[in-house]
Amino acid sequence: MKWKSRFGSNSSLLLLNFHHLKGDGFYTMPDILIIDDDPYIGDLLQETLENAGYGVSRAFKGTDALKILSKEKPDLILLDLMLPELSGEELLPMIRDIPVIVMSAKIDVSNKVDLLLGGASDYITKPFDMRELLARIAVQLRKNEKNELTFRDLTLYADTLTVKVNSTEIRLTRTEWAILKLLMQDPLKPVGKTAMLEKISADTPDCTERSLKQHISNIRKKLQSVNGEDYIEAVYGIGFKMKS
Amino acid sequence: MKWKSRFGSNSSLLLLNFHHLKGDGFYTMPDILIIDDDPYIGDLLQETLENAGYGVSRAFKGTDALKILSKEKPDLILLDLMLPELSGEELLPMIRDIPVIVMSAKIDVSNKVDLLLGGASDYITKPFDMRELLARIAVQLRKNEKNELTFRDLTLYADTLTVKVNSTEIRLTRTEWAILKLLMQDPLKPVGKTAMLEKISADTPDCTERSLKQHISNIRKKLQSVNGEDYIEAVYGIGFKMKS
DNA sequence: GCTCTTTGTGATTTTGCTGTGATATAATGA
DNA sequence: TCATTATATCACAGCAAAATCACAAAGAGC
Repeated sequence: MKWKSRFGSNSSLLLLNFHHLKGDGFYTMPDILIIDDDPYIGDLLQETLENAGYGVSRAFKGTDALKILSKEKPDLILLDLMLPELSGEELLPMIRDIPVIVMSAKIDVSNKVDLLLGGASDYITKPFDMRELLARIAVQLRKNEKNELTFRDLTLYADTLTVKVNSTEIRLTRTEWAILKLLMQDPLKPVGKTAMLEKISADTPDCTERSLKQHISNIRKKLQSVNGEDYIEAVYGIGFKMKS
Repeated sequence: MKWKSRFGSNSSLLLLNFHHLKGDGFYTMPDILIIDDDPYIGDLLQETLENAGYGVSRAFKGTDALKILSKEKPDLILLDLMLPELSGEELLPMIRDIPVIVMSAKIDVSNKVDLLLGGASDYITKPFDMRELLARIAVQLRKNEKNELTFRDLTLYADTLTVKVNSTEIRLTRTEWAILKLLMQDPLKPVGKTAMLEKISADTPDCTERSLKQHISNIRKKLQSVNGEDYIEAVYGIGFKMKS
């Protein structure tokens, strides 16, 4: 049975985290990392989140956050943009596979787009209502648990092997899904063909560079069948990336 | 529902993008070389940087710095301009491929421009707030890790083979990118045509002096398509350099 | 058995990259 | 000044990479 500890707290508080019993094991509430240099707001957030049952850890500087993340993996990150030493914008692209909700005082439209493209899952402008924050946290955690991956108007579902394009669902084959997942995990960076082959070789051992292209073409065709848009871009001599 | 493992497990190391990954996978914090003849300021800097987790080495004279640089390659250099024997201004053009942040008591505007054109990545005027310095260090290290190269309003990206001109992104071919990188690495110095050919010969073995000119022309055209400006200057009989 | 889906491969078309000849423009030096 | 040489651009051709079509082999489900 897996057993977890809250980071930054002593063991006497542990039991508070374990009120959700499921199956024959302990179900643990998600952990949230707050990255904010303002101690007042941070305390407020921590109290709210702990009252809601989440495990909470704190970082006040970007470098602290990196240190924590090198040791522990929270289920969600609340990231303030204004940070000393290493700003939130710089920190954001370093975080992978963890949903990040960006909190900032002023986010204009282009900034929002940049953030979402840069890897943020959601954003919320300060000051905000705590209930709204809790709702957004729940949404992100739910997506994470269901292994959903979103980029622009595409949402990839793990359990059904499908993508939603503008609320129309498309069925993918196992390899198509694996490839699209690789591309959507890092929408900005192109993924090399050999790198792709390695990563999906577990499922498809004899997939060659030749057949990979065919799969890409098939994915394109399926996505284009909805609104005619091409979501995949070739980087000559390198590989593929999502169109941004 | 997701079952998660113990929080303290180190599996999360995989999930972060450690751009500082060196050698065979050990994560090391960046090394910074401090070049300053003032022992008091130097000590203060060293303490601050080591507290922030960086590795630090010191040089008190320009000649010392050269000796150190011939043996080891730091990830960033903090350079004081007022140095005995070999001044910072003289030292600066000798440093290649390492971001340099210049620290100086008085930098007027023209001086700032000269420094940046001459190869400094950033400058900071003494006295300065340590947090500001740490922030600027983080910015430079991050750019270095991501293989970004900036000159005026151009930013060159390695992974996508693109340049950003005033926030509009332009795609380059492999050779165009290699050439522009050579030019932007030290924008003041003209690069000879034969020297260019040698350095990009790995990618393009049969690129001749004749075709090199064509590539230059193509780069110019692509850059001009944004704002009509010509960023490349020909030095008669020598080669090319960036327009400053 | 049959059908449908998935997946890899050959063949072909399309696209983009790169080098070269021809020609025009600009710089240098006597 | 003119002659010479270097530089700039156009247009095009050869080639390599990418995209698509059509089809066959291998499984899955009935």
